[in-house]
Amino acid sequence: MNEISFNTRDCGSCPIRHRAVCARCQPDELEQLDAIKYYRTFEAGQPVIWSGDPMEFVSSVVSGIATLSQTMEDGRTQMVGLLLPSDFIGRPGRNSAPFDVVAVTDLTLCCFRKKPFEDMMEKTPAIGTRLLQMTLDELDSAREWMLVLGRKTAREKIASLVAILARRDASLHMRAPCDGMSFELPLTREAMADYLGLTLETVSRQVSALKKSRVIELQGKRRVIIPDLQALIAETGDDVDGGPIT
Amino acid sequence: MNEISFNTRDCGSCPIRHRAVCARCQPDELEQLDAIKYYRTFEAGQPVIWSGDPMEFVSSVVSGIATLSQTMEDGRTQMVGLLLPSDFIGRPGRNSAPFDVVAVTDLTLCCFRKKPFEDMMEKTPAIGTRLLQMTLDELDSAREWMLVLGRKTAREKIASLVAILARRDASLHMRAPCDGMSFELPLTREAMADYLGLTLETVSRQVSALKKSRVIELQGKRRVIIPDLQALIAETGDDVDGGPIT
DNA sequence: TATCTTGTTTGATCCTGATCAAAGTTGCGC
DNA sequence: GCGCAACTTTGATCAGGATCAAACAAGATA
Repeated sequence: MNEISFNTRDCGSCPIRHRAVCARCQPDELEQLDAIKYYRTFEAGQPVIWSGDPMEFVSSVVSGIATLSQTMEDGRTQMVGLLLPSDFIGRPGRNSAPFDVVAVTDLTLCCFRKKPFEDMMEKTPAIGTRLLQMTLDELDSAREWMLVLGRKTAREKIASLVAILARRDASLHMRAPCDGMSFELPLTREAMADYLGLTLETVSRQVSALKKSRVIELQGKRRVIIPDLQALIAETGDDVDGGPIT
Repeated sequence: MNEISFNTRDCGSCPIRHRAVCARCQPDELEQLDAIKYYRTFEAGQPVIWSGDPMEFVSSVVSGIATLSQTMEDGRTQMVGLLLPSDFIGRPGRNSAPFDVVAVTDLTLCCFRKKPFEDMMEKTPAIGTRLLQMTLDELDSAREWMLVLGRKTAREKIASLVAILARRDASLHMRAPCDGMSFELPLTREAMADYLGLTLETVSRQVSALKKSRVIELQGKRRVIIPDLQALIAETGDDVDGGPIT
């Protein structure tokens, strides 16, 4: 397990980034911090929390991947969030979970009891500022995702998802996505379908179609190679120059 | 025009709610606040800002309705936000607009120049806290919207939109939605289509279908009457007890 | 009143992605 | 190795919503 502490230089996964806390906090605040945080691990497939459950902690993903999703009474489900390391779960001021959280790979969370976390936020404005930035980023990506769900074709949806995962994977390794890059799909076909508002059969067909068109290559079922990034982006239907805006 | 000031009791539309500011700010901060804020008005249909444009202000809706949307190169557009009075536009720390903002009715914004606003946020943590709450609320509703876009049928989408608008309209009048309530649809059929990821023809057909099933009544094209709220909610496909969670 | 514009409804047809069904793959425990 | 479970692919058919087209309604303008 990835042992992480606020006192070390390389804390990259907590809502409170090392810089934000250590540059401003008093030492006793850091001690208090250690007292109220703890780790929880989950196996792939395990639920972290169900929608409606009381939520007595907030947390951030240390390692692994979790999904945020909603399920209708008849079983239709829509993923509404993909939580990668450093993403935040929970919400100060809220007592129950609004969505289901499920571990899709083995997962480690760094948790904070809610009340002390809120107290700490009050004392350390930098935490709130950081949390605001993260939430605004999530809101922006949720809104881009809405375009995918509402207006893109199945093929464009798959290309968009591959492009998003490629970007995330690249940034995890601190570099830009590039031609020839490869990465592991962290999601099953069914999870991809839940992400994109499709059925798993359609996902499978469109993945095959993109492979046939040489937009992507596959090693096994899960490893994707992107021979030509521009070609992939063209398939997403997005503006070619649609880079992230400051 | 709805003249509003931070010094009055009934400021309900600024990112900084009366309570949050007046309980904590020093008088000189309030004066500075007045110095950096100004109003802008737009006519129905006018653009407020285009995606990618430099954005030198943040603002909140005083009166009227605006939409946040994304358009693909071939013209497909998806609404990603519906901005009603008291909603916030813009983002501290960002220099250009990520989405198009368009006035759908006559619109008044209360604007703040970005730099002074950010300075003020730094000095007045309550503003950041308030903004965080608002952003988290928006993120939650964006995620519920994603379920609508990804998994609901056209009929369920229309019912969901009507239910959402009914809720918003009711809360504007400080009361709960109830049987027999009526309100004006603020959106054209085309805007409803852009909201829901449908075509305007499908919207028209499904509105007619809901009317025929007596789930809604119409006075003219725009005024909706909800004879039986439970029946409407049943048509959305949502859990009947799916009220907002604390 | 006649005309134009904008928004809406309705109809006919088509096509994308869903559904139902079956077979193929891969990994794992024994 | 074999059998089993989970995941994936592929095929055939269906249906919901898109598309194309035309008519309708209501306000604004002259």
